[in-house]
Amino acid sequence: MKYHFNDIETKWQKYWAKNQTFKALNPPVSGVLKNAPKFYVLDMFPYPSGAGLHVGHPLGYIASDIYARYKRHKGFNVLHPMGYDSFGLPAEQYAIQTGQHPAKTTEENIATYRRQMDQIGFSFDWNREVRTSEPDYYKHTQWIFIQLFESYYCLDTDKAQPILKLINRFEKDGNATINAVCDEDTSLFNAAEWNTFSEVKKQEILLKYRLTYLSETKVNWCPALGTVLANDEVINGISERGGHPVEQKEMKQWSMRITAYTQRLLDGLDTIDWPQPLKDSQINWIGRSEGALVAFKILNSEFNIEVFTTRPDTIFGVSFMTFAPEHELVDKITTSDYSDAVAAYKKVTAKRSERERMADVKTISGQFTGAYAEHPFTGEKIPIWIGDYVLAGYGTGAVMAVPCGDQRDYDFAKYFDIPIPNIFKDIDISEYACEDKQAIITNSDFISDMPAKKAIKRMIYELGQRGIGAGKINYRLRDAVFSRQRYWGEPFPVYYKDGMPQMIAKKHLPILLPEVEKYLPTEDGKPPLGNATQWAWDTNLNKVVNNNLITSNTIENSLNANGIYPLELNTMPGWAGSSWYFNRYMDPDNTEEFASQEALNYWKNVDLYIGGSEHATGHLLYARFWQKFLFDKGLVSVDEYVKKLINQGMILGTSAFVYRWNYESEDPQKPKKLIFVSKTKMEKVIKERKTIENSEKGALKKRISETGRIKIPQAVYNNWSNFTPIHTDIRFVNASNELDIEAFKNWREEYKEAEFVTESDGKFIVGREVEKMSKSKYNVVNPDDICHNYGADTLRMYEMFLGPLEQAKPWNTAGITGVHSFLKKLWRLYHSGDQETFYVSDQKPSDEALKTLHKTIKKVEEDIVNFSFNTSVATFMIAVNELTAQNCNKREILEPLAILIEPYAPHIAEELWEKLGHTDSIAKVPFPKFEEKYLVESTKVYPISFNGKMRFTLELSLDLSKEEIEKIVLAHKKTQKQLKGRIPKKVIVVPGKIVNLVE
RNA sequence: GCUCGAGUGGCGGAAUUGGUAGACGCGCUGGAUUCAAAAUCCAGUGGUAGCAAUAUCGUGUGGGUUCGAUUCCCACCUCGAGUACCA
Repeated sequence: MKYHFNDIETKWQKYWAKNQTFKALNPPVSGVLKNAPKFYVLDMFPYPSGAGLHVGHPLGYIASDIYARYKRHKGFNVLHPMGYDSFGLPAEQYAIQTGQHPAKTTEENIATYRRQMDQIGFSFDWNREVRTSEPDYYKHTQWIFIQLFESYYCLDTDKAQPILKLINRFEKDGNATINAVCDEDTSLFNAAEWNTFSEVKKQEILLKYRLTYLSETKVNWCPALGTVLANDEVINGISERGGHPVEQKEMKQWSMRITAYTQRLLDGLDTIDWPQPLKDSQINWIGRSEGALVAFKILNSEFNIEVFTTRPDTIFGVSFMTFAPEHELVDKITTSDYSDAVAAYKKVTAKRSERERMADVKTISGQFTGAYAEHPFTGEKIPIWIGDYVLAGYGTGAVMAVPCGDQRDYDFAKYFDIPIPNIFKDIDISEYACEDKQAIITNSDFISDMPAKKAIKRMIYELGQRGIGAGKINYRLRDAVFSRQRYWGEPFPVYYKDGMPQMIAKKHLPILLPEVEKYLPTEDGKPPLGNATQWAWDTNLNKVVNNNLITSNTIENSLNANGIYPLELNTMPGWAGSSWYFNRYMDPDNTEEFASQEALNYWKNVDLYIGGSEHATGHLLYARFWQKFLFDKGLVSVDEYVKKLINQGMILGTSAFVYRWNYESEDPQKPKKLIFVSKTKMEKVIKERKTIENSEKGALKKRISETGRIKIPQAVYNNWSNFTPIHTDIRFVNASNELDIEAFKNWREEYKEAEFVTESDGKFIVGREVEKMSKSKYNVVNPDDICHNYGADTLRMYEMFLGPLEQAKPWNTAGITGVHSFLKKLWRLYHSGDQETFYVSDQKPSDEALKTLHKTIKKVEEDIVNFSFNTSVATFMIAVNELTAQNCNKREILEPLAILIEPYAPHIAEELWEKLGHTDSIAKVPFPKFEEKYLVESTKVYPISFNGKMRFTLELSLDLSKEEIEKIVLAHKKTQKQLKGRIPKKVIVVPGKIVNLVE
């Protein structure tokens, strides 16, 4: 019987589904797993896009599946779930274009994903599937949102506390003595004042403390997508999805007070086993810096300006101050002489987009305001400038400029001819500022002659003493915007009364996403939910009712006689559902709570999480934040949700290009013909062009016509423009980079009439380049064909064999036959010589075979533990090669071998296991035990080296002493030959390792 | 600019408490089988010189430590990822 992988794989996939082989118990109350330790292996759940899975997706899933299957063999109760992050932009964009409801496309896409995952043979417990867009799921997302709303961050206990506690304190003491995280503009009040405040005023104040709050904030607005984006969704000033420009805009938005957790998010990193680069990028993103706040008095005004500095020790080097142009004090302090110039400068910088400012860091610009501040120690007059190198959003939006100690201040001072006083001992600052903290401070009153570290300490103390400043830790991390002006997301469980947000009680959740006519913003610019007619909250009936029942549509209106109020029109961002899904898998069918305490206490956290590093400053940070919040509330039992994280590298695609000729038309009236040129031809043409450009025009024409096959319109001779590479679908390209021209023509309407310049043999050759695998680059390879042609087991092993898991690598099917024939060889090992009949002997295996087996057990187990899956595939190949050479067909060897290979190639393993006479699945059979005794050797093949270079080998007994080895080696005739009569200076013998003779 | 990671045959890659560089696979060459092909099997395969035994060079570059360095240290070059006027 031959290896019919398709039949075998379908058979076992059905078996696993039918027998619930991978169902995880919560916790197991009986059976072999009764006292088994738990192990939670998680993959980052995918967004189900319309393109389906490509070969890059399963890489991480295969790795985690191997690990999960291995842990089952090791006797763990394994939780290995999968689900879908099913709210998101692409389904909605598709809905806008086609009118198709996003729920429907999402459903279809999920079906495709599921089919593809099933065919790869993952050991997921599908009973626990979650979908973030299902009401049963987002009901709990809404509930968690409410919990955040009902909490504030207490700095005394260093955790989230119920907002009711805060209200109690306000009633008793006001807010002056309260140590809590709040908005910076929160004003002080006492208890008496609080009690006289109106309900609306009280709510306004509480919003400044809540962990999720509504505020007018500067947001990243993306006009093309019609929505705001979080900082991590904006890359270099353009949107991560779609690559559209993003601008800054003031909008009333929900935000998450993640900044309350900055220090804990940093500290937590020390307790988890995550890749260092990923930790680094979180540390970087949080951007903690230690320094001081210093207040400067602004002369001839009532204002003080606080600045943040990491180098308070350089304060005696201050020769000017710079404000961000947008700083609110700028207009108030600018003198009349300078108001026109300042206004003009502000106008110029406002026009420059964030992106331009970033792209152009070299140009120095700024404007003097005419105002001066007073130096807090010397009393000197310090000119106040504005400049766009100072960012409004960081620190206080203003800096004390120390040109001798900061290169940017230095450049600014040089450019505008501002004095650069030197406060560093024996340091030349004629060329560059000195940013070295080792430099000794001088000309600085009480901190002169101190090194920076000491001077900083002293300065902070002095600032405190004089009441003009204090030590301060500043973070780059901003609160996260939580509103999206989109349809396909979780609705907020929020309605507005008197303009203030009100939470809807838990028992009325979920608030279902309403139906809308169209998925675009309304004509008056409201988010898509503004199109819904059933979108008002009736506080009497406690249900969603028709909008026209609202007495007034404006959320500011305070007269709502009938108790019907408008509901929130924004929806939650993509990261809402993904910030807690790992907890839901623990108890996915719970209708009352997001998960039971029992389940949460049993599974606790993820033991192994595998996913891409692109989520470093998004999902992986937000989820840690929510987990810490839930932990504070006593809702989960651990405050870090992932113990160990592995980033799998991206699988890259090899894109194919055709080259479009950009020639100049002779007659601009006539439409230009589309001409594509084959790669080598194009290269030839470019070369030709260079030659031709150097010759006369007449000669040029002649040369071209001689070149022959390039059929070009006459006009082209006049202008040899460039070629534009255009992606072509790799499905139209064969292994020798030859394009199927007909298929390409039929691909797009505009290509139908195109002309193709081929090679002399009539072939059209495409260019190749390695890029990220993506639908838009048409370089996607999907796993279906591979499963069909070679089988899932081959796909699984091949993806692992490609290279180290964490490394990015281009997809290339060249080597797949090697892995496939390995599986065929493995199959043959269990069958008799004619390859037809299953044939395994119960006789004792040879020592050699036992050695091969145990060597393999040892290496494979080490490899799995180290996530070095590529080397274990090699180990399996060696084992099978050796056993084949030994003609080994002994049960005592082949049974454990099947178990060893099961995590990698589960289908063939199950089939062989069944043929070996077992009636149960192989999935939970104990992992073979490694025994050292089979590997014990009596001799060693010693490398004999001379001056460190190996010249020959010599097999010697391991019992020999150093001296005996030395004697034997020296006496050997090959040694004599090498030495040619010379006497070695030194002989180094490392028993069991090496012999080295030094001449 | 800063942070992190990586440079090894024709290709993917293996080897680190410093100890035979190139495991395993692909590709390539030759052979067996076959009417032929596919599949399969056997042998060879880092460069250079040589029929060969063998010699010699060889892990991005230059230096260092060592009996011995792909592995450790210093400097540099190249590529990739992240981040970017963060005071």
